[in-house]
Amino acid sequence: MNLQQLTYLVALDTHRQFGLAADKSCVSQPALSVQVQKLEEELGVLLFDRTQRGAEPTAVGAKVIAQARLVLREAQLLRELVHVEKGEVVGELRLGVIPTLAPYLVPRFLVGLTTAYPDLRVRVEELRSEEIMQQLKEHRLDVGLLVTPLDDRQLRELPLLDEPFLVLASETHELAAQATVSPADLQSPGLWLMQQGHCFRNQVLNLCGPASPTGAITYESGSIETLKELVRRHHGYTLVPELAMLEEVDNNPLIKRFVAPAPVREVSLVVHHGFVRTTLLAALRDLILASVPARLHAGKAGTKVPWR
Amino acid sequence: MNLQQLTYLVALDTHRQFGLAADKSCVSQPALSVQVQKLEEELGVLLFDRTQRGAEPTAVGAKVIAQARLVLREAQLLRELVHVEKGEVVGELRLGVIPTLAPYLVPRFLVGLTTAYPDLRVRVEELRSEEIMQQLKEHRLDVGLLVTPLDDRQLRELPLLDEPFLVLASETHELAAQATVSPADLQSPGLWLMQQGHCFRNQVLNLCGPASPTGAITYESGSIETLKELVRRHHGYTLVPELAMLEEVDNNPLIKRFVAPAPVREVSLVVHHGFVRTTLLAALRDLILASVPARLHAGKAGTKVPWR
DNA sequence: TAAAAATACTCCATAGGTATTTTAT
DNA sequence: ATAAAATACCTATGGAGTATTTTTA
Repeated sequence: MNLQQLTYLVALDTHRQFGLAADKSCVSQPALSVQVQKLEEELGVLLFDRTQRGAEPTAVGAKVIAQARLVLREAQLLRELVHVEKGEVVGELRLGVIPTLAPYLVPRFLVGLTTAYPDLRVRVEELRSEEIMQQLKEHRLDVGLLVTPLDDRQLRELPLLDEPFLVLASETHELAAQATVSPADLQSPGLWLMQQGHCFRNQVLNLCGPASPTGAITYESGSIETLKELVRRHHGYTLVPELAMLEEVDNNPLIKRFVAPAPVREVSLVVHHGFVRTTLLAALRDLILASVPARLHAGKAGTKVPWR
Repeated sequence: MNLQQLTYLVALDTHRQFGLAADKSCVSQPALSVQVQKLEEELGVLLFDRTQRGAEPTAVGAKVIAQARLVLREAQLLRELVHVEKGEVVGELRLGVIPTLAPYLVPRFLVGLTTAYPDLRVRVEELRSEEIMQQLKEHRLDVGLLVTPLDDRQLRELPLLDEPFLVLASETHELAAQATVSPADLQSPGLWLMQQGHCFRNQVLNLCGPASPTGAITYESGSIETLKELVRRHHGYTLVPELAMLEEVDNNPLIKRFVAPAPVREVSLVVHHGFVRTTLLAALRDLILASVPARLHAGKAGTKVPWR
């Protein structure tokens, strides 16, 4: 048994086909076949059932694969440990960001990150909160950037921002006349909402209070940008996070702040407890904090809105 | 990096000398030296400081070694997992037994164990409770056989026996006249004790109650056998666990049972939570239970005496 | 017949052995 | 001078490649 065989084993489990798994592992199909066979012979059990469609793990195989993933994870941690000790930031960073945050925050720090660490390969994925949490636990993501608190013992949160909610009203809407808004105003008809499944939608509903928003909701959007366009081109109003309006917030009279204490969403970096690349995590935190106005930094003021 | 290099790394950390570590690893000294060098080169850090006395891990080296042990442990668990799935009981079993239990219990089941599983190499070590607990956590032992409860979240206990305490009195001692004894009788002078550090000593003291035993204690023994000889050849009396007197208990009038509920010590098999060889553990339990009279099996009667 | 896995073979990287040198006390 | 580690060099194992055969739907 060696680590190479275990990586082949895991690759085969992932791709369920010898040829494909070999391709992804950058070796020939016979090379992978032979090593899997050798491992099966050494362990004395059949790990995969071979069919014409490809390979299917046996019952024992599935357990062995799961354990092999643990071995490889510990081995990877060893390598990362050395990088951390050497103060290096290299390798790959898989970052998951929620869709209501990604377009406004990621462009602010991504170039800075790759400039600071040219040997770091960064892969950003837009995913919803639940998916990010799941993939962090499965170690398919390294870091999540999402709204907290998550109340999950397996995950560690690093609060970064307390981002205020703002109201964006259309010129014709009754809220356009107000200088500020309060949660009670959200009973006003014409509120555009995000689609189900986005934490931002839940937060808006929580902010509205127990009564569901009044008025005929005819369209639920998949992005904040669509919400903004809806309000501009049609009637009604919507809630947006401040980062989505950062350039306009102080000179567009249709953007309303909430009266203090303003409702905010807590934005955090989230990692699995096994994450050891502390230098990278601290750098990421500092870059993000430096990329936004200090008034958004966590712990200033405001009322955190839960997202569930 | 490969598993072989990691085993060399760990061996070198254990023996702190290239030549010795190589011997223990059954390879030549250059073979081990070269592999450790290669690993250092691949990781890009010095793992050991070489001196004339041998090798000393660097700060980074110590962390890498600790992580290497984790990798190797997971790899070992993979192998054991396969054995478990195949229903095999092979490999090595490292069993730690406390000195007040070992001579009376181990001979009762050891031959049965090796007969039942000829491919199992059994290594029994006599150690005190604290050492067994420590080594179980360090994975230097697989199974402990000792007195419980341990109150340790990291360890799993499998209670086997509730072993009564007995009093062995010398012919000349006042207790020789009694048919049974009670804890209050332990205020009687002339009580021989085990040395400090043995859980049996603590249990006897706990049984005596808050008052320390009266009389001049002139000698503390390192074994139950010595206590028995002391009582036979000199005056005084002592407490012994029933297994130490199993053949005599019913026909030697100098052996006294306690009045019900008799004080007992709970004897358990103890493993680390990561222990997966359930077949072996169950077999061990059954062999031990079958090797002693059923009246000693756990859960019958008696009052458990804490050992701390 | 076609797609996927296994086999045959060749090559080369490398782990490990022995003999020897270097190093530090 | 001595003990320990490093180096040099050789051998053999075995991992990986290409070409080919086997297998089964």
